Amino acid sequence: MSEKKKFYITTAIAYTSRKPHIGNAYDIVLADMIARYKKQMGFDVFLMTGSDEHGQKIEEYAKNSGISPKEYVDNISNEIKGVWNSLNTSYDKFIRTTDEDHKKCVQKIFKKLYDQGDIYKGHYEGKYCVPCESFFTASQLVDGKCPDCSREVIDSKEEAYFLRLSKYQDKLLEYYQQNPDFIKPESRKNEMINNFLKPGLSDLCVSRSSFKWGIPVPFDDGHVVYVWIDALSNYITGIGYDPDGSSEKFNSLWPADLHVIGKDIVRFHTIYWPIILMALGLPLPKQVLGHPWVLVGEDKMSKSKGNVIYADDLAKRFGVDAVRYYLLSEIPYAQDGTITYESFINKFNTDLANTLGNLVNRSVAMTNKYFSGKVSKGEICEECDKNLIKAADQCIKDFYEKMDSYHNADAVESVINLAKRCNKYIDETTPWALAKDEENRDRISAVLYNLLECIRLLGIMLSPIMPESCDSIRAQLKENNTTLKFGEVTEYSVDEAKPLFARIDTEKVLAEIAAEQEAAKKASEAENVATIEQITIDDFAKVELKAAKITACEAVPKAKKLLKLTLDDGSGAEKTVASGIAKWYKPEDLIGHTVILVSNLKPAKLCSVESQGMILAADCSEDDVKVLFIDNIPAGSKIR
RNA sequence: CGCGGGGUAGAGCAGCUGGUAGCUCGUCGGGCUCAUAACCCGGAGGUCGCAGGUUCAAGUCCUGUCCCCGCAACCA
Repeated sequence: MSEKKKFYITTAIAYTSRKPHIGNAYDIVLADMIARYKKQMGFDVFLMTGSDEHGQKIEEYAKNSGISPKEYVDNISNEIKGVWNSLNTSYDKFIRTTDEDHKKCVQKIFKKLYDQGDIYKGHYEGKYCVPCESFFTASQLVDGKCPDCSREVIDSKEEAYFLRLSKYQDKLLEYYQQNPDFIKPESRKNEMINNFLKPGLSDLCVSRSSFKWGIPVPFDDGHVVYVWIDALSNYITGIGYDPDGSSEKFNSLWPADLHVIGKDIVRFHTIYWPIILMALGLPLPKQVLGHPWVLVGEDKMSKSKGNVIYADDLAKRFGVDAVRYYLLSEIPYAQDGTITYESFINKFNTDLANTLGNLVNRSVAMTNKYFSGKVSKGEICEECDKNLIKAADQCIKDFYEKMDSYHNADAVESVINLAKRCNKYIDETTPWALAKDEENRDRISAVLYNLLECIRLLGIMLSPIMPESCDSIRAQLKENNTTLKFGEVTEYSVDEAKPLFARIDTEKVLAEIAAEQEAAKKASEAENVATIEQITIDDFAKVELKAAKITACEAVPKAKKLLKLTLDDGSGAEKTVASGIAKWYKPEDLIGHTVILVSNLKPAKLCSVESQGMILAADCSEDDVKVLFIDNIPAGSKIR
């Protein structure tokens, strides 16, 4: 019965190909923070997240793991939930695109759009690489060949369904203009307009027949709904949309107030999704926030680089709030942020333990020590009192402003600055010195009150970011008033002081982590060794190895890693081989040496060089490769 | 000329519409002892990649140039 204003917020649904890393988790943490903040602001918030579970990749992964796609996505989806839960995210619904009601609804949506002519059956025309089973557009081809395997492609047509985008293009542009805040940050909007809308939209292929793991097109066997309509629709199916009559919940929640997504999928959410909605006759979401990425050091996280950091691991080690704090304070609004264990610990120690935690601890401890926990509002008599209160007022103002525009890192910064200001205030007022004289009791009480009141405010402001720790602050203050204004509470009767964040021994913990990583790496290597397939002598016999002398060598233009070698393998004809060793060898280092050539390797084109074999080299360590020289062997000798 | 992002104190970064170069960490010195070896104060450290240009005035605008990093391509 509440008259509260609703706020419907969503995250991108996570793809269930593998366990989400901390970059994936940023999405939900950010959305959760916004949701909590909006709740504080009096909104009736509904936060939805979920998992995107269809597609070819999952079909393949499942097959490789020897389980059904459904089993596969059940596992990963649970894992995703586990990570989300470990981050204390307060989602109201977790939708899975394999949910029955979602699937049914997507089929209805597809049918409706088809019936009204927004989806039509056409042909997916393009270049097809048979071995790769993939379509490419002419522009994707490399020298007219498959960009993946460099083999010949054929002209091919495949039946498919298309969504008419062009029809809605002008309407969409108009929406952009009338809703200048639709896409955040601003720069992303310009990208969309310049790169996609202005050149003109071509119709979008919304079905596939090359794989099975998807929602079947209801009226055409052999086709499944491709990701766009399937995944994007979750935002409406999850709250009860139905073309034949939606639920009350849907009617009260839609349109979404905010879609929180990563910058890589801005296009889908600001072009395709609005057009789908327009075609369905539904209002468009009010805002789309495309946040940047979380990088590990300089790099994008990837399993093959072995630099993946998982949010739940971090939470287990350092606490949920530390992880949330890092993500929400360190990742900028519009630029990619970075995370390393070192920066994480550093941030934790300085901001959380030293500045905030210690402030709370010393203030509460003094209140107990000098006043058995009870202090009340007193005279504001000195300049430093006024300055402190001024700083608190200003901080609150900044906080609202920054949070309302989703500049959470800036908001956090200003809150931490207030904590620093409080620490300074303690030094300015030196309560321990005042305590030596009974006359000063009122003054110390006033000072401590000022501090506790500021701490109360800090706790309120930080609670969307660190809910647990802020509960602890509230408990220590024994005060639940959440009005964000200095002086609202007039007296305190605090509890025992309990440290909020235990300082981390950086060296020790980093060493621990390094050791664990080393162990994990060894374990996975051992696993690899164990799983390497044995081959027969006949298999080996298929490989023709020859000694070959390098007669010429040059760098391949435009290629960073490639050297073009010309070899004499004794056959009389020259052999050209491209090799990715430019990082370790200069052309002149190689000329004249004899190497081992795999001479019957099928030729391939690399950066427009026809490579007719490969030469053997050893991976000596992670970043060191050595070519095997066999200069004492005559060129042309067969090796076996 | 494939596209894009950068080069500002030891490290990581701010510096919007041009007007005395800042922040965090680190470092050096001092203070304090309520507190989590914490907190507070102060110092050192930058010719803002390089070269030109516009201007009374440029990290900030223009031109050229070098270098780094993503993407694309590629480790046969």
